[in-house]
Amino acid sequence: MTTADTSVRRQIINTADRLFYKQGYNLTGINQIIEEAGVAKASLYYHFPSKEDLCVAYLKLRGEKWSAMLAKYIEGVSDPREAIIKCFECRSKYLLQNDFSGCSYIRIIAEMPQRSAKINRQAILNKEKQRLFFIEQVSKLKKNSSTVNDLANTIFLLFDGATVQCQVYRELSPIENALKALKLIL
Amino acid sequence: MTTADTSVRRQIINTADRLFYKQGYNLTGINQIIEEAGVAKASLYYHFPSKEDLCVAYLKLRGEKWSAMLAKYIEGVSDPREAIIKCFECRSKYLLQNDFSGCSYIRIIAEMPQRSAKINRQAILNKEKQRLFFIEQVSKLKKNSSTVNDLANTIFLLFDGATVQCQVYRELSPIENALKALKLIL
DNA sequence: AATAATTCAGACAAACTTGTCTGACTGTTT
DNA sequence: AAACAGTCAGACAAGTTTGTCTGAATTATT
Repeated sequence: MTTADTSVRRQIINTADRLFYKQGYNLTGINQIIEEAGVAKASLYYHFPSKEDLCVAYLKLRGEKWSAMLAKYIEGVSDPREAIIKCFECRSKYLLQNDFSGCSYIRIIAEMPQRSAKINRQAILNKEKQRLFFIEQVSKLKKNSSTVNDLANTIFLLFDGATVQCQVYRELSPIENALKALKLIL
Repeated sequence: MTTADTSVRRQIINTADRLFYKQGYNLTGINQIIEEAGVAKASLYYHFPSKEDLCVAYLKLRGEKWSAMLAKYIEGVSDPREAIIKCFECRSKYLLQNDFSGCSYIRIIAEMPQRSAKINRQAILNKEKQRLFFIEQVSKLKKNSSTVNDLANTIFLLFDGATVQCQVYRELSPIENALKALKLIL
């Protein structure tokens, strides 16, 4: 029996999620997490062997939150063109809700150049899931050609470019720029 | 008389530049900088009142280095289309030379969500200089229309998207993807 | 020659970092 | 009844962080 989903565990991961995303991984200490989560230090290390493992859980949770938000946002949308555009609009909403904190996967990698293998794996896993979404939508759009991947990758570049620029400028205009570009190339 | 450009000062800023970019700002301590620079701690604080000021100088230097590298790369190129493509190829070379450390301005902002005003100003200044380059090139391309900014912004999104994806994946394929997209939209 | 600016080595402060450990206290399962 | 899983508070270790300060030595300027 491993890692029971107790309320203490949930409290820890939720607090870590909030603080890592808002303040950054390196600027968030274990002590702050346990204090704000209202749990004992031994409880944290009971559930997560190290801060690194907590980070992996954080990335996983962020990925699930994004997927859930996106799924809800494109619920019932059958037109792939519209789904892609809605994905960008969803990003806009996400950034507004999260104080323009950008993409958690990109940020973790920006913060930790040494890159523990575990963290690296999870971050890239999450990013590949994003790419897959665009590939699926573009596939529906044009079943034939070999340009599916190319178009999906272009959209993916616009997506990440817009996300980081919104983070830097603390405004949504880069997503609007991306939407303009999208409407031209789709 | 302010901030004479002594060799000690240069040694400090060069070492800080190297370490901040390679290891990240938060993971690089003052002590490591003075040790590797071979200077006394008092000398560092003589030239830079705080780590924050050193960070601003670092961003400025990074901006100058990139501008110089780009200028040399597109020397003698008159075709704006070619200049833009060369800019992306230059980025590719830059990332290879710098161990895929991404964009220093984006990274600093990713690392410091609280954002000191000084650092924020310098980072955005540098990014606006990048945008201006694309605007200038696109202006040469199409003098007439009101779509100059839109096209430049699209290219800028591809540029940042490719830069961060290269950082995440530690490979150059995102830039190749961007180049494919560029050749279609230019 | 006298004054200024610059640099040195390193101690020190006060705070923070991750992680371990003690010892006790619940509740549940066997 | 015994064992186990989970949680608690907090001390502790060993190290790091930024920044200040002392006091002396070197270099440059006037």
